[in-house]
Amino acid sequence: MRLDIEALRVLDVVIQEGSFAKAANRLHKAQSAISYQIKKLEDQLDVTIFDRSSYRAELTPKGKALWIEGKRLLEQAARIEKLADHYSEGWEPNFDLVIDASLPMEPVMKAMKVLVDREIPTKIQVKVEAMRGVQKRFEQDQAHMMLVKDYQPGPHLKAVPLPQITFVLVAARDHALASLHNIDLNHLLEHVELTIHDSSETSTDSLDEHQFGGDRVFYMHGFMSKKAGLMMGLGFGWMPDFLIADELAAGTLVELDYEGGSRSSFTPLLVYPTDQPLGKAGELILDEILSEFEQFKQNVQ
Amino acid sequence: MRLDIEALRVLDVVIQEGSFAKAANRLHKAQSAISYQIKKLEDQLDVTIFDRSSYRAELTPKGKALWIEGKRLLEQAARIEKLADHYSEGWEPNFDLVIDASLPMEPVMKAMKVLVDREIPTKIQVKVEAMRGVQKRFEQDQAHMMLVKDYQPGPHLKAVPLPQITFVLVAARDHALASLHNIDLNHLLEHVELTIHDSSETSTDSLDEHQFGGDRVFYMHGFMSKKAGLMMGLGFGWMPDFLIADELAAGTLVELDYEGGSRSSFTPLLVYPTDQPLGKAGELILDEILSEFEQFKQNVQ
DNA sequence: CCAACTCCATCAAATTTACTGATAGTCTAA
DNA sequence: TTAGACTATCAGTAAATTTGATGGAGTTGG
Repeated sequence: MRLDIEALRVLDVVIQEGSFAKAANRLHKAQSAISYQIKKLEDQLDVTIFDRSSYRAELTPKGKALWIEGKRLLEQAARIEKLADHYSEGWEPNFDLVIDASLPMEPVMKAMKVLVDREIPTKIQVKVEAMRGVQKRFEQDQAHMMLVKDYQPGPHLKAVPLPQITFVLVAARDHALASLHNIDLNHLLEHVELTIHDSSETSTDSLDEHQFGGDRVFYMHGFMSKKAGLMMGLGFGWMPDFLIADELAAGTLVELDYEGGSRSSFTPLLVYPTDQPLGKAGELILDEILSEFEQFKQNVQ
Repeated sequence: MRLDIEALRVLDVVIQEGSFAKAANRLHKAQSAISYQIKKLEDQLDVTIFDRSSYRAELTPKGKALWIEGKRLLEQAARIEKLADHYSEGWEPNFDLVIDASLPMEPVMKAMKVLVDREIPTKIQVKVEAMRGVQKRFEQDQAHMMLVKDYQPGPHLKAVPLPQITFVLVAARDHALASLHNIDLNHLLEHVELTIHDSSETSTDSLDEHQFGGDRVFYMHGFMSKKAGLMMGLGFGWMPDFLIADELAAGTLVELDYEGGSRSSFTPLLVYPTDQPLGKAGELILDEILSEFEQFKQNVQ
């Protein structure tokens, strides 16, 4: 027979109430049950917790030290029970969200902050991937939601559209392509293209729509470094309009006059499986991301 | 019926072993006992911990999250049992040591460091008081040991002597008293005396042996500030020789030619009650302080 | 100083909880 | 397809906890 929680609960109440009898009363138990539990605890731990030599049972220093540790255990027990309660109320234990690196992070982060501030019991994990890597990770990790530009539809996948995002094909002001007109694809391929590194291992299969497939392609690790590369005149590439609005206005980055079109718009999609209903956290995340994206779009335009 | 530790212990073993049957084997229990405990836990928490739809019982995400929290609880339970074991081995839950501020702190602190490094289970508390305040706090707090210059003997107090310490009556080089010879008490009383503030409230009764009782006495809060006051020429006062050895050698502080004697030696005493034997920590502290004081004395001389 | 009260320990009996051993149904692997 | 591994369930049993009663001891307030 080992240490059990009930005995610690009794100990705690006895100390709070000041006597075995009062504790028995508060716990709606017979006084002998309290004596039994305390005695059991003392036997188990082989420590004298109460000094019975005087009228009132007095807590010994060892008893007090054990009580303090015991309270910690009770707190942890309460935490576990509370966690289980949350689950019963419809909260998921955790929620994994995979997002496409080419999408703006700001609204996602704002949405996450709202969730964190609410101190919800669900542990949220956000994983950023690029291109094909997004859905790959979504499936591999059995994530609960993904935020993508595009996806391979499945029988149990539902997609919620977010406000449209526009990509612009740009280069630095002093880049060779900047001053040309009606550029054709071959012309483009003579120059270095900057693109985002695809974290999917099977990315050799096909090219992303925003990748031309020239000989010299520089893979960057994110849009911030891609933007830096563009600004340096390292090459040309597609950038979300909201990330380079200032530079386009200032003229430091120039929209290329590509014959295939220098703008490409798409609608980010919030995709999640329908075979299992979203929990409370999932619903909240869905709502928050939707709301934050709408706000974001408004701030940009 | 509430959450109990045993069920969490079983859960942990089941997950470690990978099946109910193996867990039963390891715990030397029937397999049905494992089923029973897990089912009980699930009923208590109202959470499906294992998914039995497939051949092997599979841990659900909620089950995993609860398991992780449960392990923390088990750790805390183990901590409590270990603590109780330590008590059974003779360790005290805590040890309060009161020391006289006029004694050198260095060897005490070194001794404490040794104890801390050993990671003993006893929580040690050191309280620094001055003069009568030392024994007062020792008695008030029912401390386990005090380190004093002098004490009021009692029926259940034992004192262990430490190496002798010497106090010197000094003033700054440019202080009026510094250049005088064969100074008498009245002469002394014309000047400001620096002394340590007595933390005992009943200190009005009598004067400490190292306090002359002149009209102008400055009470300092410790020897370091007292030394600073002496150096500034604020007044004269008694200082432990080991704290001003450098200044005496350099001549910035001067030993006064007081007719009552400019040096006063005493033997610090380690006092503790004999009605209850010292625990392991007490024995260790006794040994360490003794040893550190002997070392200290050697380093000074 | 006494009577009434509160404190806690202890005991037998009752109740609840935990476990065993057996059985059955399902799944896996050879 | 068969042997083996897996878990659920059930009845019976063992162990634990609780109750209610009792008693001794200390406290409190006339």
